[in-house]
Amino acid sequence: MPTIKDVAREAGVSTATVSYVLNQKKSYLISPATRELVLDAVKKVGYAPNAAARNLKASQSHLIGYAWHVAPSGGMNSVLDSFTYYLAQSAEAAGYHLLTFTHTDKGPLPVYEEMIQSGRVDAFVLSDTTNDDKRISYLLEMGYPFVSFGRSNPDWDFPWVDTDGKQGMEQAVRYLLELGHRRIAMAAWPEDSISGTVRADGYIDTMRSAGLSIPPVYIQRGEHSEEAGQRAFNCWMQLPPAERPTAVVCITDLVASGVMSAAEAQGVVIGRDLSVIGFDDAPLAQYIRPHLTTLQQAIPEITQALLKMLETVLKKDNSTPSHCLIAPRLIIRDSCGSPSSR
Amino acid sequence: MPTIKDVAREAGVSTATVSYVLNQKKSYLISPATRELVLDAVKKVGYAPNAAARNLKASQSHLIGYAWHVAPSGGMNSVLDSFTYYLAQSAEAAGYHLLTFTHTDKGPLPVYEEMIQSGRVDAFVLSDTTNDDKRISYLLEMGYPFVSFGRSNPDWDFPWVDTDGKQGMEQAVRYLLELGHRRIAMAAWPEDSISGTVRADGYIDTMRSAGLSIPPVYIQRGEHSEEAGQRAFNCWMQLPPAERPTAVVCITDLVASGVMSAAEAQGVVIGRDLSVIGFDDAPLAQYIRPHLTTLQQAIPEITQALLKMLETVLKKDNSTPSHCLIAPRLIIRDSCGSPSSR
DNA sequence: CTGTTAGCGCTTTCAC
DNA sequence: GTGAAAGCGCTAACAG
Repeated sequence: MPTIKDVAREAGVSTATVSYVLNQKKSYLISPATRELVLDAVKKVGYAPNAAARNLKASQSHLIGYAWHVAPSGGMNSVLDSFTYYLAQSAEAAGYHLLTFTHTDKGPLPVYEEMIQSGRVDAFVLSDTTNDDKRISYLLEMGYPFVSFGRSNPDWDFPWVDTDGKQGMEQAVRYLLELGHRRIAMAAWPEDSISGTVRADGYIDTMRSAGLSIPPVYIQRGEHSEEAGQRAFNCWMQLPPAERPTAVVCITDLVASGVMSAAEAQGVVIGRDLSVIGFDDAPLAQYIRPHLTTLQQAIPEITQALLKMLETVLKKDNSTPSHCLIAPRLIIRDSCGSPSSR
Repeated sequence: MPTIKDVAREAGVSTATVSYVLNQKKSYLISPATRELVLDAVKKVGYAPNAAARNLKASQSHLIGYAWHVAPSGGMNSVLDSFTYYLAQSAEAAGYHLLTFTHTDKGPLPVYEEMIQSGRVDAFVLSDTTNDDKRISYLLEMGYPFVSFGRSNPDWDFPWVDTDGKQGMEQAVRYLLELGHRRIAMAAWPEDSISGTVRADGYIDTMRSAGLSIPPVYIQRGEHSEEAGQRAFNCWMQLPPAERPTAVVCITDLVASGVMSAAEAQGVVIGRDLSVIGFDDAPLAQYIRPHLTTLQQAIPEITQALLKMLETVLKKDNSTPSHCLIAPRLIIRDSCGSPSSR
């Protein structure tokens, strides 16, 4: 591989001059003639600056670290998969590359520590954050730059971007209200989930401000699985017909899929007898029948916002707001209709 | 961040000595006492070697480049998503990290070129290879180290690992034969697809060696979509009942899902009237009803094999075989049964 | 306007 | 057994 010396020799100038024209610094000082000369030489020898040397000199790697999160069991993590892709893309647009790594069985921290100590990455992007997230407290303590896709403890001050789950649920419930529904239920997550709580709040608030009361049984909580959806539906089926929900918003497409399959098993027709809305717009949403109306997370916007935020963090610029909510889009497909006029 | 100098000062030795004990080189020359001294100092100051400096010195980055492939439309690339994760894991086990990047709109080559010229990565891993793959010819021409998940032109000599699609289809067809099926069809890919052809060969050969002839209409070709599966099924439905397939092997879970939904639309019960087998074990396979019997690609084994291969490539060790087929596993679920004794 | 040069943090040859 | 020092390729302060 050619080095800056080769270029300098070829162009008949010093390496400093080559560096100047290449880095656009002081370039107003460089005569156009020399400039040309250097650029030609660069092209001729096929030169590109060596990343390791630059990194050493500048003590930064132009690399952003991001840890993979595997789906608990058997796939279905479409949001994070596409997040990773768009994150790589946004990072590149900002002049960085993505270093993806995995957690060891000793938990996440050792890898972060190693990455920091060896200076492998300039910053981290986190996702799948929880309450009391160890990674966040660790990075905060180390003072190492990072941004997060997702929130954590409200009293921790760190930069994050998140899907506006509350606003999303508001969109969903409003849409159902417009279709004429009044008895709207929710298949939710356990109360300790941050985004679960936010989304549930959106549902609750929108119902309230529409003057609708929510019977406690209308909020069913469970994990991220089809079974959770099935259980929720079966629970509602125990109610007298006149009290059963005519529509349900779900914390996740997978849960929605569970609601739908349990409903169909009982002869309830989705879109006619029961309207269902999911969350995430997983591939699944397009493949189940009827196609699922859902809230699509705006991943490309999210990764862009994360990178913009990261750039200000790396500039130690504390003037800009350090969080940002991005509204999901309601994708209307075939799983909703007006309540059957029974 | 502490440097090797800090450690040296703390331990009261020279930086060379520190380097020796840390790199286990010449360590038989280092007295145990000094060794201890250094190790303690390392721990005390919290030292880890700086990656950029090491990279510069050794002119290698310990980074492996891998380009993301986005699914043509709306997700469903589960195999590659999980491939990327396991690749990162296998790379780490071998002392590397994964640098994931994306293609620009100018095609893949510019990024590869830039990565090579700047010495950002030591090698590449390719996936989703095609015939006359430009990336392969480029890397071959540049003499840059790479390994590939998937084959390409038979006359190109390069290291690859691939799922044994032929053997997989053989497993699938054999299984159907054992269940008593004789009229087995295939929803295949167009003839220009490499893995499509390999899998189709497995189907054809196994049928032949069972003494079964394949009516041309039994092989339906289409792209990677549900519609392709639906079209295939509808085509078979045009046949007189006694000539219709009682089982079908599909090139992909998604295509299988299309076959299943078209079948159900016509009142054909999957598992009873028609047996279906997919390929890939996408998340989808577990969520459609009935759960899809399918061939699961052995991704962790594949990424491990790729890395083992890459290590020998990087050692310029030409003695080891440069390709490797890994058998998929037949995951038996609920989409197959014995042919209905009509 | 351009060149000389020190030095980023590490490894390794060579000398003691 | 251990240390001094060169040098990987680049950038930027300083000199001219």
